[in-house]
Amino acid sequence: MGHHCCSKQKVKRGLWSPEEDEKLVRHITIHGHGCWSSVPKLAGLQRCGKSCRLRWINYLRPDLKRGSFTEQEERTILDVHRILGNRWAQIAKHLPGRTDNEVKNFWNSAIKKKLIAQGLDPNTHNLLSSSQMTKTSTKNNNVVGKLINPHHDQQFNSVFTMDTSSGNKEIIDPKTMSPLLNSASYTNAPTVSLNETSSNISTTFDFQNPSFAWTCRTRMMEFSSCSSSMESTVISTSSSIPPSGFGILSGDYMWGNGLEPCFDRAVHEEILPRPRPEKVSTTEEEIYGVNDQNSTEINAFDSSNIDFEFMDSGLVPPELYCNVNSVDQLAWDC
DNA sequence: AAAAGGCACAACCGCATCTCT
DNA sequence: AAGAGATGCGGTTGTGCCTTT
Repeated sequence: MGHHCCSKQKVKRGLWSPEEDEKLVRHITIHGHGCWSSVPKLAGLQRCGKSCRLRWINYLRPDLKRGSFTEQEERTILDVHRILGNRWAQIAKHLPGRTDNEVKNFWNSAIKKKLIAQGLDPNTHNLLSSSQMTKTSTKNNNVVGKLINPHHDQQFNSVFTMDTSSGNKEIIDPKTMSPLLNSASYTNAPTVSLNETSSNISTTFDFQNPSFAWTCRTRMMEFSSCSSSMESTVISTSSSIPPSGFGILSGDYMWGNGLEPCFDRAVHEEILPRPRPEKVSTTEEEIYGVNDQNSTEINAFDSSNIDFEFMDSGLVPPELYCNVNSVDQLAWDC
């Protein structure tokens, strides 16, 4: 039975024949589609209007791009999906010539499987649950962790994986702060190197390109105050960069490279709503961006004021460190 | 060679939202 | 304001091709 819009008509279903395609293309080329429900009759097709619309949008439109998805398109899908979820029509708008159906099919048949293989939940892009994680770890001999904010019980988007058996090095995509699906395609990516002791795992993020490098350390520990019993990872506050600074600097790194930081939500929600330090320094605006804390704008501070040479040595400019650290102490005082 | 299974892609279905009267 | 039809969207199913058994 056809859809209600054409239930009174005798409608054909299933795959479209070349003749039907030709009729539809000819009609729309000459007259436009107008009201889709009237298209079948006007075009001489025994199809439902919805079916005609779908056929045109997904297959017959002249501006459609054909062929396999490029690596760039795949990255775009990943990045947008991380933020929007399964909103295929919205995702497809970022990919000229691609349809929502095409993106959805590509996701379900290819990308989803890659994420699962990496131990990531394709819905959240975070790690799979601890039971699933254990399976993954056992299977792949990987140790996996995530950045988590114990104060707000809310995860950062960033995820890293570390392979403890094969050189302890993995490329992280600076745009998403996630392991690259195809690391060979990203030459400017920072690297992360890992050291494991009996109780701690330290991670060094190494941002070498294009303008600065700095390091931070993480250690795995249990946060009973968090939402679940999942293993959590924090960046040690005893090192040069606290967690919030990590977010800010990551955002800046991305903005500085013309990339929209995937950390944007984390930067905004985690940093901006926090109480400001009582002592306000001259560089506060650079840290917070605009003053309006309710603003939905994502604010990156001005890269031009950062002492990149200082950062290249693996340290943070004193004034920046001071600000970030004061915010951090407030936020992390659980 | 043929059946079974896996896969990618096309198409459909039901529901939500929009638009028009 | 309300209802009916049109449109848009996302989940799901159907189809045909290719590979494996």
